[in-house]
Amino acid sequence: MDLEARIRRRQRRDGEPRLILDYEALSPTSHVEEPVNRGPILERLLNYLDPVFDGKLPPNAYLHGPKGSGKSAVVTALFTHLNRLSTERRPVIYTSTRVQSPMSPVFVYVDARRTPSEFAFYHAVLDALVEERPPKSGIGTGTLKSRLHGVLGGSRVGVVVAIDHLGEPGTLAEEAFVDLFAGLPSNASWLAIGRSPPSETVLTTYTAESIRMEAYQRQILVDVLMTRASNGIAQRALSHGVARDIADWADGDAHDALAALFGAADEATANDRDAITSADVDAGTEAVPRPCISLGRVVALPANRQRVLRRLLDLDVDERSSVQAASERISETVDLSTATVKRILYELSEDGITRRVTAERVDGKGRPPSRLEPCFPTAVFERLYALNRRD
DNA sequence: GATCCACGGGAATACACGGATG
DNA sequence: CATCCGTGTATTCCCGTGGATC
Repeated sequence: MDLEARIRRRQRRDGEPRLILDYEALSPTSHVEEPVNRGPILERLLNYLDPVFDGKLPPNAYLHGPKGSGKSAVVTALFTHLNRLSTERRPVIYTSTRVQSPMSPVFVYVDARRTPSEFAFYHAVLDALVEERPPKSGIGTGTLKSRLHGVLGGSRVGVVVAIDHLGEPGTLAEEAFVDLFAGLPSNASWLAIGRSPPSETVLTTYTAESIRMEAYQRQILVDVLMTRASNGIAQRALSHGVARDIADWADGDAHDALAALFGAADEATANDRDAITSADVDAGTEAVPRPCISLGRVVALPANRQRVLRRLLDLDVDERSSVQAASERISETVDLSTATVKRILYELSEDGITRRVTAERVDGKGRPPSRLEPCFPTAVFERLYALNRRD
């Protein structure tokens, strides 16, 4: 963080002692520029990317590892730096090389969560490559694709596309993306990122390398928490011991750990404390269901879905005890019909955003209803939702 | 006028249960 | 006893429509 940001944060305090300085810095959906303690994995990725430094494209690759192991964090940081570096050194290369000036490829990071359709995917890649933003509608998928061909085909400089969160529910399937790439010019490589190892066919047909990441070790996760805390909350508000408790609870999952820390900090603030206590941690972990899906999936949902989810959290137990009842209540405060809310609720649970728990038979008639339970960090979602002031 | 995508709405299907039937 | 049937819900599936954008 730069000095100006530090000063601005102090200014915001308005004389009030404030525990939380920057929600964004704590959020499990944001990543830091310098990943903490990731030397070995960065080396492996740089080995894979090595051809880049000779002006060549690396082969396709597949990075996989459990949720919260830092896959997105590492790749976004790496790509940001690589792009920065290659633009900086371009003039130098021109003067220092022989026949052909090795130009670096462009590094594009695409989140599959935000590109659920073929159109959206091509749009995202093209958008990263050209100055002017391509139109979001009124233009066919085929047109978009041929423009992409035009841009890539006419350039010696290739592109490396990292496609993150591959294979998650609600996104295009692994094979679908492989097909999309098959339609691109040959100077495009991909780095796929997903939880599970690549399928055998994808690996053998398209991938030269499969790179595995392991979950965070306890001590490193503590470091991650302390680093985030130093950016996001007041000094000394997070003790080492408390951070260790959170790390133990999270069991190597940085996403869950950060979500719990976020919730704990929020709870401490609500109670007017200037440091996070273990009671706050209890409240923080309480608001992180386990298993917990990535908050990134929730905030990538269309606005109306998020609105429905937000309302769902406001319902009390018996209003939430059936999809029917919940739909009726929610449609009162959201500008959608009951039928649509119901369909959305079913779709959300189908995608694992919520979980349906069927009631054990009580009143006899018909198929028993299901209660809806959130599978994402509720406190963090509520806070971020409020900050964005969607309504 | 073209295009994408979220919405609406409803039809089709699945499920739970109790009672009837063979 | 095993199976089928009717009733009432829950859940899934599908597709046309319209808003937004260019």
